[in-house]
Amino acid sequence: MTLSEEDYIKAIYHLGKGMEQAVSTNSIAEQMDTKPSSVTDMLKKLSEKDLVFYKKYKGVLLTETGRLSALSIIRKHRLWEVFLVDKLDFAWDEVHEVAEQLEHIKSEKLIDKLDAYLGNPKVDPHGDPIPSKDGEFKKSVKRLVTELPIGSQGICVGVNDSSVAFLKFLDKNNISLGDTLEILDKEDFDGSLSIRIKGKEMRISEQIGSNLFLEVLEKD
Amino acid sequence: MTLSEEDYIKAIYHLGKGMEQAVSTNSIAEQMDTKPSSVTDMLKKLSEKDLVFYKKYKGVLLTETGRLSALSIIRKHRLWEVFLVDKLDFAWDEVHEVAEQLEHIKSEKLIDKLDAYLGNPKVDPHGDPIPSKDGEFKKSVKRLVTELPIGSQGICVGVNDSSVAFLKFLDKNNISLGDTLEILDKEDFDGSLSIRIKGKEMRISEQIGSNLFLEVLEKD
DNA sequence: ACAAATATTTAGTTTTGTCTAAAAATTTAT
DNA sequence: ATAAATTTTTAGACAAAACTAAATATTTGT
Repeated sequence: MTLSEEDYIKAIYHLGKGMEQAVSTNSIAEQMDTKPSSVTDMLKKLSEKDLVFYKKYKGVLLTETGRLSALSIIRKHRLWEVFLVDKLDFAWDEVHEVAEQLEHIKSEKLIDKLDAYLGNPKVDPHGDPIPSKDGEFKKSVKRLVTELPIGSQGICVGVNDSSVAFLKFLDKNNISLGDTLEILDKEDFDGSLSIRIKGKEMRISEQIGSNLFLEVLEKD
Repeated sequence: MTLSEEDYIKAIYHLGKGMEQAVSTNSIAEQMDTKPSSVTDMLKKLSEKDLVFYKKYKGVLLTETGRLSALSIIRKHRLWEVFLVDKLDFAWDEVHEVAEQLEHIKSEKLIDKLDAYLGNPKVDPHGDPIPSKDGEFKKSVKRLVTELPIGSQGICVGVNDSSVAFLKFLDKNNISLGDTLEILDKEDFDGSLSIRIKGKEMRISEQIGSNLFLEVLEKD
């Protein structure tokens, strides 16, 4: 697959939320910042290669081959994101552009070794799941820390209350979006929570927990 | 610069040994496995962009801008090679193809951080020097271990005597091409050498040392 | 149901990087 | 010094991936 074909397949995957919905020419054009006529041309080409089902005027769907290709690209993208954040110390919101380039590198051995080197991570720094080599993955959902059971583990992805006081608290305790957080215990008495973040254990109040969003894998 | 332009600049740099010699159209075509007519087209384009001096029928030379571009690409290529060998455990002879792809990734921040993460290496796993950010580097030369003074450090790049016995010795002592070797001491009495390799100190006979080639940076 | 609005495709160009075949310049050999 | 051999360039084409403008389908609103 060419670089451009890979970008189209990825866009179709994201717009169609996997393979659920047919995707319109215009939506692809908008997503990829290109013209609908260019999209039509490419859809014909992808259809030739059996990566998509394409019916004129009726939108496009990935074939199984196309779906697996998309997942392979997404896998690479997200593994590289983990590398950039965990190893090279990028911030979680700086990695996308570089990962967009790295995802196109072609070497199965490279990805296998990278995966192992990173400790076979299951989610990227945005909390999104990393498909396995054969295209399997769990969906992820966004939940407040307080809504989750003991033992849950997820990635900090957002705040409910962006007051200066709350953001200062996070900063002071060295908590950043993109960090992995595990819920160790809950105190019935006051609803306070014992957590592990960046390897360090600490206790947070219910109020803090109800303002912090975690992206967690759905237990299917 | 496009991917293709980068490949041409790199080829011209290698064929011209830096900026010493003018490079012929045919030699570029041969090196890049393409046709001379294609090369002529590209040379015009690179000349337009002031990356090369090009005189019809007279060959081509890099400009200073072109030279710095070439060194930037070579820097990226060699840093990625170090990453693949040191961190992902590739063998030194498996890395070239992947590094050819990775060298085209565009992100200054990525390369700066990768360089720091790898410990600012000065040579790649083939013993070739890694240019600094501003394009400076020392030349490297191939020498037998026994020809080098105490304190020398280099990369194992070849053997003089490829007898089964010698190769078995290397294997048994866990010495591979691509490893960094440092000469700690020399024994006047029997010419034996004390070395450090893969962090481990050991002693080798003069015979072993005179069969093992190291690539070392020229001191000047 | 039909006209208007919107979405999609077709047709014809453009750019980038390649190619082949032929022409022109340079180098080599006698 | 000049013919032959070699190298290099030019001219014209092609494929990929994009674009514009025009044509055609589909959907929407009354």
